[in-house]
Amino acid sequence: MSATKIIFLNDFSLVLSFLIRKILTLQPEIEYKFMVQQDEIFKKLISHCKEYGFVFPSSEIYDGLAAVYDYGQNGVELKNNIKRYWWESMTLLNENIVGIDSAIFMHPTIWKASGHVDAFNDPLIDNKDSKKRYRADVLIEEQLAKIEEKINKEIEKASLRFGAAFDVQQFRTTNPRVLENQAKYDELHARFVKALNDSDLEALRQIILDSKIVCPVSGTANWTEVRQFNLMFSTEMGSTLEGAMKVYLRPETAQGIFVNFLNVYKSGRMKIPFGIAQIGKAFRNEIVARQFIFRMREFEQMEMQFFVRPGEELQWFSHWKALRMKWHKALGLGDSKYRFHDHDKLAHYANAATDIEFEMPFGFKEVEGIHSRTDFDLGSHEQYSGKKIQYFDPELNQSYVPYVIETSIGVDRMFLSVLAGSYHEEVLEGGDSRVVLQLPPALAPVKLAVLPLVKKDGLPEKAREIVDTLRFGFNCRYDEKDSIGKRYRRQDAIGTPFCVTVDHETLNDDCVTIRYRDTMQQERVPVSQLETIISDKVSIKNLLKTII
RNA sequence: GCGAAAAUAGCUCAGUUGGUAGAGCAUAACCUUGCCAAGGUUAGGGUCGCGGGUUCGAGUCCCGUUUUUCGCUCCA
Repeated sequence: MSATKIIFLNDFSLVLSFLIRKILTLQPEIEYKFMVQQDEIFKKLISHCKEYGFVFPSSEIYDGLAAVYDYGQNGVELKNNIKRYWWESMTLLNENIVGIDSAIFMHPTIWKASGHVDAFNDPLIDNKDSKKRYRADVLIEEQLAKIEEKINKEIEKASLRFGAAFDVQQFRTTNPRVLENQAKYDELHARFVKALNDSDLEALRQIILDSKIVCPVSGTANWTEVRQFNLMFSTEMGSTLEGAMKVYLRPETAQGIFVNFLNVYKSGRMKIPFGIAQIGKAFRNEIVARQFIFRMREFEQMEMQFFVRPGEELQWFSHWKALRMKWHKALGLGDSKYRFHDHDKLAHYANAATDIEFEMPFGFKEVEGIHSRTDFDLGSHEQYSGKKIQYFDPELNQSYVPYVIETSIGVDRMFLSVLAGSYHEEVLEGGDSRVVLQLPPALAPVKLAVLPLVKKDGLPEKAREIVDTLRFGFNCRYDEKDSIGKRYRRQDAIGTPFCVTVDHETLNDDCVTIRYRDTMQQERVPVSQLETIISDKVSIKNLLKTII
């Protein structure tokens, strides 16, 4: 005791600094552990997806294809259910929303009008020393901004010196330092614009070298060539080489809706406000595609474009923002797992934008985007196509280009969020553990499994009989292999909400044991009631009723 | 695309200074038990990611390549 005291007194500062260090490092340590644990769960989830037929890496026997995945026997059911839940929430619950299914190939000019040809073409350059990559055009823009800043500083200094008598215009045209910088700026700017217009990558690189632009990290000008990264996939349409036309695989489904606006409006006798919904594949040549099915090169979108009167768009934006969140939360994965992320920096076409984010194992990530796209898209197509794309509003007695509210979900991200939110490892009484997918019953790939308690005495036949009466309504599984407990766990692993067990008594009283996935509780019910009990819980219709 | 690490059965992993590939789980069949996985017997499944090289001999050493993971870079 006294020895401790002496040490404490002698090395007080040492102990104090030790304590401070301990406190400082404690927080990151916890966070780190949390991240490792989350990381583990994500890995387990990916393994689980493969092991139980949800998601497989594409072309696996040929070593795989980066960032492309296939959906397996259970995955496709879950995915289809997600799509159905969305489709019906749009087309059944809203009499002013209709669906379409547009082609993946579209006229190339569409992507000029949408801005994708420009926005998806980034000239990139790497610094060989720091191994950092930059957008070449951004580097040059920054350099231009620097020169501009120099000029402004000169002007500021001079204005302080001369006071009220200061003439900016005169100063600009006479001061030698300003003139020199202005000349530099003009020359650089002209070369930059020309290089961009000509898509001259070598010229862009030369500008960077001539301007002595250095990497902010390494401070060197040891640059690679400028390379073009086209984020859109392209292919040739037309069977002969000469007659072929370069077409893109759509990078979003939205344009298929915009270019069909007139068709749907006229043929469907639609009245504003109205919406067009679409589910379909889209393709992006991501530079870095990672995180399992979160960012894939080929992915599926569920988009709805809602056309409104100009000036009313922000009202509708709030309307859809609230409604979309309700749709997500109705699945019951936990309200705290969702949040909005409002955009401060808006895309060139938008005047309001928000994301619905879900708490994935690797953090809160965007699942759905809701954007007020103004009249940018329809207006742009009007310009490029030369066709009048307007709506005649009988109430206002005038024509206008409608404004658009877009809701856009990545199906694969939604799929991942549902799986991540459903995946649980539970420790049971007695130390046993189980892995259970607590999928919303309406989305579960298999709705019920019918299990004979033993593989004899006519129980399998009775179980098959029950499957035969229920298979038209629900996806049923029959399983007689292994112990009953093991079969329950197998169903837990794929998220089957109900297991129905046939025992010897069933043959006499026509009752079965129904076992609930989440509580593992059992109940004895007549076979005749099964259909009602199950359909009540697994029907998408009932889920839809909770969001209107 | 850059840097680092990894790749052996469906999954998780062993595999000795280089000497002809194993286990557990999973899968299938049969027997047994029968309400919350892991009883018995048996079977199928791997040219050790791929291609070269060194060696009498390579899962093991060297080079290249592909894929994956992590960190950058990009992201409507």
